[in-house]
Amino acid sequence: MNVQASSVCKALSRADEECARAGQRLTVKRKNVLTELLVSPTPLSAYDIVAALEKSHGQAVTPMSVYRMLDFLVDNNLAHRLRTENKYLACSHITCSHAHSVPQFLICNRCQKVKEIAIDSRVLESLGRSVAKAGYQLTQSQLELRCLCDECSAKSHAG
Amino acid sequence: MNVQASSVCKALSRADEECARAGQRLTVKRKNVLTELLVSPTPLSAYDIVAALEKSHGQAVTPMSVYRMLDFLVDNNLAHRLRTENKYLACSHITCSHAHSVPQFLICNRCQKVKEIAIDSRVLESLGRSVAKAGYQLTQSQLELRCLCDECSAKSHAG
DNA sequence: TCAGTAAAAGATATGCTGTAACATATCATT
DNA sequence: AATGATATGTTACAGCATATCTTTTACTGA
Repeated sequence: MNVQASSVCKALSRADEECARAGQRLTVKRKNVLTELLVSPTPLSAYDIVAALEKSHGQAVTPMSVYRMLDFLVDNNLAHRLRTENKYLACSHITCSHAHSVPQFLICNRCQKVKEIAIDSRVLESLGRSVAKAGYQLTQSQLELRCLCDECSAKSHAG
Repeated sequence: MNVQASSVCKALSRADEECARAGQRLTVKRKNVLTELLVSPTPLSAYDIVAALEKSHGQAVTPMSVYRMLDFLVDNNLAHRLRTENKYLACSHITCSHAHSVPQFLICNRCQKVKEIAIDSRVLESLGRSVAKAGYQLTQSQLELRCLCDECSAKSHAG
């Protein structure tokens, strides 16, 4: 078993525990969807997942079902939805014990890789103050930021 | 002519000038699309615009055409696309002379009204530094922030 | 003026994203 | 086994977006 497979296993068993604690059922199908997200290097659309499940399990799952399973995963903090991309990705912190704060996402424009981070709360507070100056109240701060990732940045300097 | 109509006219003639300067053609149809965006209190989807043009001009325009016109308007800084909403809105600064900086959008969760602002550059810089700490380079900072607007906030305190 | 050309718009088709509504299956408890 | 709750299957459809090909428009230069 390689490193990735091991970390996927760990994430899955952790997800099991979390669901059990919350009185939620991480069924086999839901787990399969989560697995696809965990093994994918980039976020997946619902239809990507339909195709991936077909390929890896020979299961013919409808988009409708996938959307429901994704809703479950998102509701239980096991996955996130990127609204600007119409894609989904596994939560990076399934295996962490600390409480989940609002995630922010750095999306590489070139390779589509996404990094989930927690931005310094002071930065978010000053963002909130900027918004307040405009007369609005910030109610949610899941940012999706377009970036160039470290690897792509290195490549473009080399090229 | 009421205040709104006057400001729409002003925006349209300004848009004309800008396009002329850039060697671009602001055709009647494109102007009609821009007008719909200018008069709408909230952002519109492409299909909303199809319906609006049908209603106000009796024109049967296909979604395909509307998307092309929207692309033109966005490319020429006359309109913006909200990626989280799949909607479009007129640029707030058509009538301003200053250079366009990257816009940020405050989207009211309750009434869907959107305010376009330019966030304090120091806040954006610190955001950029947070991103850099994660090894990424921020390449674009069009934020779409979920908020409660001033009016809705007042209402919810009253209610 | 008029042909040539490029940009714009029309027309048709198709694919992707997401939800509604209702039927069936599975599981836990009694 | 009967019940109720949750999960999944099925079908249909609404909304968002792009591909491709054709026709029209409007600018250019002889």
